Amino acid sequence: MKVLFLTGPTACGKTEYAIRLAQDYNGEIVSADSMQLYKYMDIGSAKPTPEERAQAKHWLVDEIDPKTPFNVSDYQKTARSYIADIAGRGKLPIVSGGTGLYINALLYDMDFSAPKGDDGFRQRVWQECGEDPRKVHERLRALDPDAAEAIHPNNVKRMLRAIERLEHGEAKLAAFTDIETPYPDYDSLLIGLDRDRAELYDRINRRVDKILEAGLEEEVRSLMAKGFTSKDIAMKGIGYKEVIDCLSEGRPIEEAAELIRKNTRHYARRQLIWLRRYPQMHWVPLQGDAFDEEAYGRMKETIATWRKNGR
RNA sequence: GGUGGCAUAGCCAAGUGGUAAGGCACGGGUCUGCAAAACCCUGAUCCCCGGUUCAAAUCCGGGUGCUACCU
Repeated sequence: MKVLFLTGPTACGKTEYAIRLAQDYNGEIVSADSMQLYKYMDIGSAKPTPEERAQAKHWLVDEIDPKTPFNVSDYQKTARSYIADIAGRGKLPIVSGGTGLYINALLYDMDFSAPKGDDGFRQRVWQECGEDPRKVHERLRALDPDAAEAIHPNNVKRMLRAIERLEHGEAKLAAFTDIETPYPDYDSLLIGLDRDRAELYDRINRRVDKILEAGLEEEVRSLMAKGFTSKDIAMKGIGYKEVIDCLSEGRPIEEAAELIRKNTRHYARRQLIWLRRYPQMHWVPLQGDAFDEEAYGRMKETIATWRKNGR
């Protein structure tokens, strides 16, 4: 089945173009955004508005309760079933979002059958190692020297996950060549929206202002009232973590604003770096705040060529 | 006009004679179960000129700029 992927860094305009594509190609949108899929996080995650969602059917937006965290594996399973369903109804599935790992999970035949994360287990290992990254690394090396070689000794999170898998039965961590194997059911087209870096950063700044004006602080307070703390996923997104810190430390919200801008810029840069590695990416540079009809026209040409060919 | 202080990377900043810490930003990168996460990599010869010395960002003299206080 044909699956269209639309991606790009945060604040580049994905929502707008995805909706237009859905309208023009009789499509439905499956989000690939690790924050927008949660409920209650509307303003800070820049979810498509109700009006926007009325213009095109969106899946995996506002669906999951932040109390029951969702991971790549869950995402892969859920998104694949939506995609199959959409295609089964004769419509075009349009995956739109900027969470690179989630896109990988759909694009490639990635295997998430390994035992899932067990926080307690990792905590225990971390303590057994005296919370010393070097000891964790040694323990990993004893189990699988190649894995120890591949993971940086400071990256505690990754080392613990590797140890977890190895101590739960895997003799050796796979070399993960599956990201070279496209998921066989899909004939996918990857389109990446891009903008001049300065323009992107300017859009980010403006978006942060807009989000704050729209009531991010209120949203965070209401999440707090629902019992969410900084340990919950709902408070770990950019925008949420900065505001909750300011609130709990009694610092002015302007300080949070500056941090949100910075963290969003960093995020956008990392997204761009991630996306660069797709050799099959069709980059479409966008310009200006208005809908870029010219760029959209080029996008349509790319899609037309893709639709003509097979499957 | 006088007196004192300061002048080190885009920003903050350590270093008081032995050949430039650190932080932030910017840029680059890794990526298989919280990914809006976690982690990694990258930059200067120290305002200018002259002097002392084997050796100066560090001492001396002169300039320039900023700053504080005074008149």
